[in-house]
Amino acid sequence: MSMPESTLETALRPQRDAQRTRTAILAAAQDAFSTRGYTDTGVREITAAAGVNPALVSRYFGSKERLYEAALSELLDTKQVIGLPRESFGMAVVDLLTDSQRSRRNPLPMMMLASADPTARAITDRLLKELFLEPLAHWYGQERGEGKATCFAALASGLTLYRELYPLNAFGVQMSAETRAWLVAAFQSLID
Amino acid sequence: MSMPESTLETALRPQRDAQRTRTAILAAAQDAFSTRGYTDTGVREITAAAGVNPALVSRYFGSKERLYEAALSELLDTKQVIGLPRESFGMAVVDLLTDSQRSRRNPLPMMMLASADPTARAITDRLLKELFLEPLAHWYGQERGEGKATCFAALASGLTLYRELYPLNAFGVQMSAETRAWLVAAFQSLID
DNA sequence: ATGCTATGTAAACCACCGTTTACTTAGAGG
DNA sequence: CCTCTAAGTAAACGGTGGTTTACATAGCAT
Repeated sequence: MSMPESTLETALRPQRDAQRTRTAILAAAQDAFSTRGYTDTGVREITAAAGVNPALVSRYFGSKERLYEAALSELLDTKQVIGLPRESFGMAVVDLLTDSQRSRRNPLPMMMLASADPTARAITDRLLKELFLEPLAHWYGQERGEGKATCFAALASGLTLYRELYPLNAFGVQMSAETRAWLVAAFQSLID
Repeated sequence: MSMPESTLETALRPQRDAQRTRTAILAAAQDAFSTRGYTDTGVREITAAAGVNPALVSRYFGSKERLYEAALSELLDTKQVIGLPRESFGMAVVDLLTDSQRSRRNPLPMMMLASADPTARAITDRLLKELFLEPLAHWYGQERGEGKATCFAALASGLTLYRELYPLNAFGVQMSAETRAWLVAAFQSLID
């Protein structure tokens, strides 16, 4: 964590580095879980993308479930939402959610694609509450913060679902001004 | 379809009835796919609930995927939404989506729990557009109907996701008046 | 240099699942 | 009554996937 990257050190890098291997597996898992989903991605695919042996998932994370837990934990973060200005909150949120750059390592598709598996869903449920809904509810304010955070999550999830997973035209790259305006107003009305 | 049910006919009913068996499998599949999801329910569970042999899924539906297609097709229906009064549309939709009676055989959880499987998602995508979004867009009106229908689906899916699959307090049985009001206003604003 | 330990690998294990095959049997038609 | 077809069943097949086990080796410490 204190080591900077450089081509010189890359050359001198030891072939065996537990931390680096663990990080590589975690990053590959985040990519795969966000795009193909928890159930549909096997540990063999993840470790192949990381360039290591499948058995290392058990060694470094204990199980595929715990790997999913670590992968989602690192991505679930309210800072991007909480840092937004309240007066133009709706627009900022829609901009954030429709930013085409942030398609990979996105916790929202990751969560929804994991909903089918019972144990992954239980993990998602716990982390979503602890790491996202509770901080967001506190940010909204002590008055009805929980309800507002839940409405936020519902609309954000629905938008992501039909934008990333079921690519619908109306939520695609050429979203109409009216559609965007409705989304902006809906998110903004959670503040006012 | 013209045969009424009676205890007398039940007694005289032949032990082998292809139509009845097919219907029993379909009903069991709708129950299971709506609650546990496409990936997590095996054909053995479905046929066990229907009281028949697993091989009959292949006989009557061709494959598990086609069974899913038949199960979802029968449930996807815009009539419940399209029949609603436009002036109180928001309230009627929220009442419909938060009706605790309609938990089983619900196409929305069924769709979301199937999103993880690639082929099931492709089927869902097609049926959603053909049987729901296009009729709903037409009902909304030729002006921006597609965008409105997509927003409707997004909010309805988000609400169902955090009400049925991840039971969150704010969307549960004791939903606050403010939360409900926000949902009602959001749905209603798609009409006005 | 030489053990020793952490790191990594290959291969097997074991359970599950969708589907197919071979076989049995109920029940209508002659 | 007999036969033939549709309906149903039992069991196996082939593939997959997470995990474990046994083994190899890189790299640090002595």
